[in-house]
Order: sequence, then structure tokens, then C-alpha cells
Amino acid sequence: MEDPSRPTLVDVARAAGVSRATVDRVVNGRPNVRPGTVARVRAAMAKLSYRPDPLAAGLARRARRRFCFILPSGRNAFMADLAGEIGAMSDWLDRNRAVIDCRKVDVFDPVALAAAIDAVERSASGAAIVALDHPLVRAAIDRLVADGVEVVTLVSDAPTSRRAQFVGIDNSAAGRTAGLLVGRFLGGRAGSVGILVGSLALRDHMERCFGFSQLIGRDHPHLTILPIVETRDDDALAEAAASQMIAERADLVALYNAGAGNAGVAAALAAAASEARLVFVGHELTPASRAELLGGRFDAVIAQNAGHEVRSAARRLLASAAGEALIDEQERIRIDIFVRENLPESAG
Amino acid sequence: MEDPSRPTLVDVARAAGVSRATVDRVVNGRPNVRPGTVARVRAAMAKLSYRPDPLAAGLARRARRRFCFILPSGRNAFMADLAGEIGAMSDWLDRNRAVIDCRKVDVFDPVALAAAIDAVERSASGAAIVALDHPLVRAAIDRLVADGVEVVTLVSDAPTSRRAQFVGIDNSAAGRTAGLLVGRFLGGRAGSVGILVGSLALRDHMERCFGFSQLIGRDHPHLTILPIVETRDDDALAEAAASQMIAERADLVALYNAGAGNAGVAAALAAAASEARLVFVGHELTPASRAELLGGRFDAVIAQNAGHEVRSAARRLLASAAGEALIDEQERIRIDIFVRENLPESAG
DNA sequence: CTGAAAGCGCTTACAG
DNA sequence: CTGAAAGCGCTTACAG
Repeated sequence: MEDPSRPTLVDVARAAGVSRATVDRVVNGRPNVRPGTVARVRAAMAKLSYRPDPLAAGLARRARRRFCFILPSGRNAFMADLAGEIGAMSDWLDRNRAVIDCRKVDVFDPVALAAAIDAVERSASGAAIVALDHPLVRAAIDRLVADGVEVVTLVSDAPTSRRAQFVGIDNSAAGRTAGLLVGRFLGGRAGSVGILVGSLALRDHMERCFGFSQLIGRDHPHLTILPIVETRDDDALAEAAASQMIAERADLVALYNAGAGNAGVAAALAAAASEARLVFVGHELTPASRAELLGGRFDAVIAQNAGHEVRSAARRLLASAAGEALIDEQERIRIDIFVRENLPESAG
Repeated sequence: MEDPSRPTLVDVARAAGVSRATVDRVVNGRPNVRPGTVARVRAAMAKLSYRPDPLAAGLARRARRRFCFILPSGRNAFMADLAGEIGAMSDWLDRNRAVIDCRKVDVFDPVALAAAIDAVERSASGAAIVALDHPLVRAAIDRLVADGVEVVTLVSDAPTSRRAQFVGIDNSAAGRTAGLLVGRFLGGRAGSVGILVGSLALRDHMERCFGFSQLIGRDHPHLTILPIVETRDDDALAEAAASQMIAERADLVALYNAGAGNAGVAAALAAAASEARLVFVGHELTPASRAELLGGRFDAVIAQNAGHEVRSAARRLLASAAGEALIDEQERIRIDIFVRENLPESAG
């Protein structure tokens, strides 16, 4: 009698002439199985096209998997969002026999970040790290990977490290998108355009500036790009920088903030309200940027979905720990554009 | 000794002084339990703050849940996408002990759609329906719900029916978003704006037109909106309509297609290429609209993520069948804006 | 290196 | 209306 349902581990054991425990060892790549036995079991698995049932595995497994997320400390609203979304996932994680240990560290400090990465318990099943593309950080990531912990980078990448995956957006494309909108919204007006950025050492910020400048340079030759100003993602510094540009450049027609600190820029724009209206495009949907979009001071916001990113990182880590497949299309993080009329209902 | 881990069904049974089978009946709302017993079990559940383990439930359940999805027939690329995404979910569904039965019907025909809804097996756990807001359709949905099948509407809603939920975007907001972009991209140019639509009987199309007109009327009084033309989502009809507008209205500055048939509009735009460039905004990211965005003939596309919608509908149906909670934020379908620079990598 | 047995937390017939 | 028992498909100590 053929079994009409999917083959189980017992079927494989029978076909290979071994016990369930041995099949379990092979399936999960555990040690202490003779090569010949492994081969027999593998053959049986292939012949029956066996695929383990994650529900049963989850039920049987007593231990929970631990994942470590390393996020930037500080009052950055988007990063707070990221942390919030991790909290919102706890129920789902719990059902999947996993927990996330979330740590904060000053991302602008490579030494501190590398230390935090080194401090990740080697017993963890995986880690998601908002990275800084710095030699010290790359080395720490590589050590973690070498010790058998799966690593994904989150939001900001360290491409040449040994991380398995980057969960985030294409920031050059995000910058180009901002450039396209600024150019189109200006509708042919000539003048100069200011760029603000948190830090050019952050790969995501740098790539956005690059993409933005590239598009403006190519499609809008009548616009002049001013030297980039760093704000360390600080509201006060961003406000000062924006105010200074507005005051000093009479021909300023638009401002692009590739980093955080939008509340500061908004203050500068408000103070300059009497003068000709500037086009402004920034990043991330936060309470501040949402309010400015609704109020009309901001024209568009380029965003990435913090919840999506955090869930995608968790799904990736969980799937690779369990040897499961993912729905690939679901893991692609999109570059969102928000204007006044397509804001989602409440939280950012 | 306190058990440090989560309480199980056995703990509840012990606390209530009944068997596991009885707790199971109460937890899952099965019949044949004396009210007094129900109360005792409920009390024990509350006291222990018991929450069933879906993994164990899934494992133990032999039967698979069946869900029925009803989609429009025809060659509409977005709808094909929807069907494709259902296919991509099959693995995930399988792991969750569920299957989707996907049926196609002519959405423009209320009689056929109502018949298809009536044909849904009453043994199904749920149904997702791309609805038509018509009395016959609403009545069929209400019958299905009355027979105990959970119903969600997908993409196009029938708000006054008894469906539990609408999985889709706010189409008025989508229309306003299109209006905002058209207005901003025109940058002050005056003239007339043409609107194409599949059918004004489709609630989503109608709401988009409404939102678009509302925004243009309010924010861009120098623009004149031409009478809406219906295309039945047909490329040839859309091309004819667009060509006619271009030929007849010398002051035409922009075109908005609230329905499908973008390939037809693209052809019309291409034929008129010699004249002044028109601003164009349409809906849905398909191979055709992607190509036109890249080629520069389309300025922006307002989109909804077919994969996200289909997965959200499945998650909702599954969660309600299993009495589980969802991550609410994850189920909010966003109004995507795509321009040349933020197109996702390949599939739409 | 391999296996027998108990157990994960539910659900499902089957008795009563 | 209620319960005892078997079973879902895996994993985990524990022997050998």
C-alpha cells in the first residue's frame, strides 16, 4: 500500500534500514554518523523526496533559538521604530520557538560596535546587525560567522564582510528616486540644491548622496548641487545646516536630507517660510516627517518599512536555522515613496 | 512546583477538573459542552492565561483547511500576478495544513460572480473574493457568510456585504495620490486632463476617479478634467480612447488611467510622440508599465502589491480559522508609488 | 556510531 | 455531555 500523504521521517528510516534517530541526525546535519550510513539515508530521502515537517520539529524541540539584534542607540525615530517592531514580533517568535535579544550600541563608533558583535554569545543561532562599513566591524562580523553564527546586516550593509545577506533597500536607487522627485517637482526651475547627510561613513547615507547627485547631474543640468553637509543625524545640527544654506544661497530651490534630523530641517524651513517655497525630500516616515508631509512643508519622503525589514531578518535567520525555504519575493524590501495623499493610517 | 513554561491544555484540564478533550471543545468552540462546564474551563483558561500552541494543533490535526479564492478571468496582468502569487504560497500553505482552491470568473458579470460564490463548498474554511459591488454579489457573499464560511474581499470591496474584512488599498487615497503627482509633475502648466477607467461599476476604479478629481479640483484649479471614458480594461479600447483625447484636445497636458489597459495607452502615447509630452500616471506594476516607466513614457505608477495582498488574505483566513492573532501592521496594504528609479528588481 | 523509548501539546475517533 | 487512549512527525536524552 502506498501512503498517499507526504513521506515522514519514519518512512525514510524504513527505506534506509535505520532508526529514526539516525535519520534525524542526517537531516539536521548532526555529527556521529558513518559516511556510508549518511549516504544510505540521503538516498532514501531523495527517493521519497522527503521534506521534514517544521511543525513537528518545532513541537518536539524543547530549546528555543536565540537571535541577537544589534541596533543603534540614540533618539533616531526610525531606529526606535525598528526596536518597536521587534517587540511586536515577540508573539510570533514565541510561537516559532525563538526569542530575540535586542541590544543598542552607538553605530557611529566602530570600536563599540565591533565589541558588541564580539559579545554576541556563540550559542546564538543568528544575529542581525545594523552595520557600519568599517574594517573593525567587518572583522568582528567575520569572526562571528566563523564561529558558526548566521549573520545578516540590517538597513546599513557591510558588503565585503561574510554576512549571509543584507536586509534593506538599494540606497543608491533610493537617492536617485529622491533626485527624480526633486527634479520633477521643481518642474524646470533652475538654482542650487543642498544635501544634508548624517555621516558619509555610513554606507547607506553615502550611497543615497551618490545616487541623488548622479540623477540630478544627468537629468537636471540646470541645477547646481552644493557641497554635502554632515549632521550626525542630529536635529539641532541639521537645523543649523539647513538654515545656513537658506540664508547664504539666494538661489536655493531644493533641499535633500539623506540622513535623519528631519525635525531640524522642518524648523529651518518654517523659519524661512516667508521666502520662496523650497522643494524638500527626506527619508523615513516618522511622526515628524508625517506631520510635515500633511502640513505641506515636505514634498515627499523616501522610506523603508521597518516592520518589514525586522520581520524579514527574523524570517531569514529562522529559515536558515531550520533549513526551510522562504517566499523570495516577500523578502524584497521596497523603496517606498510617501506624499501627502498616500500616508498609511497611523503608525509609521 | 510552578511550571516555568507556558501553561498547556493539560494544565487547564487539571485546573478545571475536566479532561483534555473537554478543554479542546471549549477552546475551539466545538458543540456539546454543558454551559456550566464551559464556564469552569473558561475560568481556568483565564486564570492560567492559557494560549493554545498552534504548532501542536497543526500537527495533531489530520485534515487540511481549504480556502477558495475567486479571481477575475481575462488577460489582466495584475490579476495574473495575483494568481501567480497564490501559486508561490503553496509551500507555505502546505506547511500550515492548508490549501487554496483558485477559481476564475468574469468579474464584470455579477450573475456569474454570484454563481461562483454560491458554488463555494460550505465545507471550506474561508474565501477571498475580488468583488463587484452589486446587489447580487453582496447577497451571495452574505449567504456564504451565513453558512459559516469566513469571507474577505480582495482588491475590490463590497463594503455593505457581511464580509469580515477588505484586503486592499484605500482607492480614494490612491486616486488622490495620482492626482497629486500629476499636478506636481505638471508644475503649473494649465490645460485639460483626461481620465480613463475600466468600469465605473467597479468600486475601486470609481473611487480612484473620485479621489483624483477631488484633488485636482482642489489643488489645481487651472486644470480642466475631461469626461471619464470607460475601457473595460481592454488595451484596444484604452488605446482608442487615449488617441481620441489626444487628437481632439489640443490643450491636453496629462492622462490618468484608473483602470487596466496601460499597454494600449502606451501605444497611443507613442503614436502621439511628436506632439508636446503628456504627463501620464497609471496603476499597477506590470511588465508593460515597468517598461514604459523605464522608457520614460510613463511618469509614475500607483500600485498595490499582489503578493502582499494574497498573503495577507491567506494569513487572515488562516488566523481566524485557527483563532490566532495577527501582527496588525503587517496586514496594512500600502499604496505604492513607482517611478523610474525605485522599480523593484524583476517581477512586478 | 546507532537505536529504543519517552515526550512535545494538541486533536480525533470511539466509548460510555 | 464527557473522558481514556491513540496518534500527529519530529527531537532528546540515555543505553549500548
